Amino acid sequence: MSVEVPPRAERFPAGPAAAARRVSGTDVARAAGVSQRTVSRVVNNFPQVSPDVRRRVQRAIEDLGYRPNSAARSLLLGRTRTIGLLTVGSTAYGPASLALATERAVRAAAYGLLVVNTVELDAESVETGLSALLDQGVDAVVVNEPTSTFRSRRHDLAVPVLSLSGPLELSATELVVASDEAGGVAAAVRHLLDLGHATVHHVGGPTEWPSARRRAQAWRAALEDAGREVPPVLTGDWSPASGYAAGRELARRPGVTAIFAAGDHLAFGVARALQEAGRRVPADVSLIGFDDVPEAAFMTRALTTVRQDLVGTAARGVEIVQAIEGRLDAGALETIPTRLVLRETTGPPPTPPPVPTPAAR
Amino acid sequence: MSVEVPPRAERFPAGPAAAARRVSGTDVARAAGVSQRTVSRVVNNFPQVSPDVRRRVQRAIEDLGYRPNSAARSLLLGRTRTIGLLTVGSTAYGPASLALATERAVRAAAYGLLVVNTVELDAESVETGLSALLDQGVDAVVVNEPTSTFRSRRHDLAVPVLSLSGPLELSATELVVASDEAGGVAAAVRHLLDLGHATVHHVGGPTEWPSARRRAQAWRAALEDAGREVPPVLTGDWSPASGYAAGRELARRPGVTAIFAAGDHLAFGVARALQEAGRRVPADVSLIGFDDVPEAAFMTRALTTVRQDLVGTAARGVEIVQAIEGRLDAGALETIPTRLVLRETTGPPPTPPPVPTPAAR
DNA sequence: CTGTTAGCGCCTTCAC
DNA sequence: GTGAAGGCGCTAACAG
Repeated sequence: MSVEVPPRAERFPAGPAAAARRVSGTDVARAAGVSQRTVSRVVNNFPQVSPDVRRRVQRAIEDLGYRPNSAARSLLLGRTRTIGLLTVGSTAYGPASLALATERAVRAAAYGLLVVNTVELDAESVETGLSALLDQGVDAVVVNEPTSTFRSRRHDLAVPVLSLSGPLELSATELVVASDEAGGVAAAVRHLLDLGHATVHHVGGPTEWPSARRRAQAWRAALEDAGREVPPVLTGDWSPASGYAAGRELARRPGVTAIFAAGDHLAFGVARALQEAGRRVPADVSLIGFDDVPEAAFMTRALTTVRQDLVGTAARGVEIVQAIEGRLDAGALETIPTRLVLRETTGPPPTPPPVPTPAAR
Repeated sequence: MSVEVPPRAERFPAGPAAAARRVSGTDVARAAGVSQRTVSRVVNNFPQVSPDVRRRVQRAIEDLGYRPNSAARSLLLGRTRTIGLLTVGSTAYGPASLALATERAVRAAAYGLLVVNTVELDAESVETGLSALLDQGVDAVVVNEPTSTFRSRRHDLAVPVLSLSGPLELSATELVVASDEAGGVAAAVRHLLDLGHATVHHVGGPTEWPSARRRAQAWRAALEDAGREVPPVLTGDWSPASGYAAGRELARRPGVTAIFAAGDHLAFGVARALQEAGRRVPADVSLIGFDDVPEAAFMTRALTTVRQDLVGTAARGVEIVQAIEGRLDAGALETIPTRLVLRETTGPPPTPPPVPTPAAR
C-alpha cells in the first residue's frame, strides 16, 4: 500500500467547521461589494477611491481581520521588504547594542529584520548564515562583526551588503558605515601622552574580531606617530576575567603608567587587578576603556572611555541601504564620529615613576 | 505635468546591459533542457528523478546561481517558514541570551527568525511590534518578556503564540515553555533558611517585568510557606547601580543577614555596597543572585545564584511550535528546571547577630 | 521518470 | 472612480 495523501479539498475543508482559511483581498471585496482591485487601492492608500467606497472597504477589512499577504506582494514586486542581519552570537555590549539599534532603524523604515547569529566568528557559520538570509529573500544584508572569514568564497551577491563594523574587502562596490574607532583610539592615546605618560600599554580583544584588530592597530599607529615605544599587547576575550589576568600581568611590570583597554569590561578587570596590586588609579596608573557601557560611570572610579554612536551608525547605514534601492553599483564608506569621554581614571603619571612593590596593601 | 512612471519594460530592461533579473526555476530548466517542474523536484530532493537529470539540473543551478524564490513558495504553501520573536529591547543578560538561544533553535529547525524589540515593556510598542510580525506573515510568534501589557486588545491571532517567560493569559489554548523560576527561587530561599537565617530580604527587578514579579512572588511564597516574616522589597532596574543603592539601604538596617537579588547584576551592586559598609559576605550577610551570568563566578567571592536553562527553554519551545504545525487548538504548559548553584556567598548567619557599626573597615 | 496544467494573492495595464 | 484580465515563481495534481 502506498502512502495516501489526502486531496487538497480534504485537507482544507470548506464549510463552517473548516480550519479558517486566511482571509484574502477577494473575500474583503465580496463583503464590501467591490472588486478586489479596489480593496488593494484602499490598502495602499491610493487617492482615486471615493470616500464612501473607502469607508465600506475599511469596514470590511476590520470585520474580517484582513491582512494583506506579504508573500503575494513580494512575489509580484520582487522585493520582500526584509533586511537580513548577520551578527556575531554574543551577548557582549557592542554587538548586542548594534543589533538593537539596527532593528529599530530597520523597523522605522517599515522593513522587517531577519536575524542570524554566527557561532562567534567561525567561517562555516558565517557562510551558512549568509546563505540562510539570501534563501529567505532579504532585500539587503547588514553585516556586523563577522567579516574576518567572509572572503572565503566569491560573493557576487544579488543584494547590497552593508557592513557596520568596517570594510569587508569583498568588492569595490561595498557599503560601509562604521564608527570612527581609529579616531577614538587616537584621541585616547594622545590624551594619555599629553598628560605626560611615556607610552601606553594595550589590553586587546580577541584577534579574530575585526574590531579588536582595528583598535589595536589604531593604538599602535598613534604611538608610532608620536614616536613612542610600542609595548607588547596583552589580549583577552572581552571579559572582565581576562582583563583581570592582563591587569595582574601589567601590575607586575615596572614603568606601566597608562593602559588602554579595547573594551570597558576588559578595563574593569584591569582596574580590579591594579587595585589588588596596590596600584592606584589614576594616581599610579591611568586607564581608558572603549564602548562606554552603562556601568562604566559606576565604577569606584568612573571610567574614562571612548563612546561610539551605535544608534547613529545603524540609522545611517539603513538610510543608505534604503537610498540605493537595491542598486549594486553604489559604493559608500562613511564614518560616524566617536568621542573620548573623560572621567576619573586618567591623570598625569606619578613622579618619580612608581617602584614596583610587592602588593603594598 | 503628471509624474511619469516608466512602463515595466523600461524598468526591467531585457538585454545584455540589463539589471540582472533574478534567475528563476524556468531559466534553470531551459539551461538544463528539462521542465521547470523537474527543477523543482531536484531542489526539493524528490526521489523520482534520474541521477543523470539530477546532475544536469544541479549543474545548471550552480552555474546560474539559482536560489528558489521564497515568496513564491510561501504564497503557494501558505506558510513562510518564518517565526517572529517579540522581545524586550534590552541588552540585559536574560533577554539577550534567550533571544540568542531562540535564534539558534529556530534556525536549527530551518526556519527564519524575524525579530522585533519593544521599547522596554511599553504597551504601544508591544502592540505595534506584534502587528508588524503578523503583517510579515510569520508562521508563529515567540514572545519573551513583553507580556504584561499584552492583553490590552482581543488577540484572536491566526498563528500560534509561544511564551518563553510565563503564561500570557490570553486564551485557553496558549503555548508556554518557561524556566521554573519559582522552583529556583524557592530553593534559594530554603537554602538560606536552612543555614539558619531568620528571614531573607529581597532586591527585586522592575515590577513592569513579569519575570521580576514572578521572582518576587516566589520569594514571598517561600517565606510564607516557612512561616517567616516577609520584609519589604527594594526594587531596582536590573543594573548594578540600582543594586548598589538597594545594598546601601539594606546595609543600614540591623538584622539583615540574608539577601536574595532578582538578578546577578543587582547582586553585584548589593555586594559592593555591603563590602563598603563593612559587612562581610558571607560571614555577616549571605547573598544569592539569579541568572548565573558569566561574570558571576568571577566576583571577589564567587556568587551563589540560580541558573536557568535558557538554551533548553528556547529549544523545547521551538520544538513544540513545530510539532503543532500551526494548529490553534493545541495548548501547552511546560516548565524547564532551574538549578541553585552554590558558590561562596552563602553561609550561616553570624552569632550573635551583628551590631550595625559605622563602617568598620 | 518527466511534462503539462492550474492557481496561491497581489498589483499593473488597460478598459469602461 | 472602478472593474477585468494577466502574470510574478512555485508546487499539487494528473497525464503520459
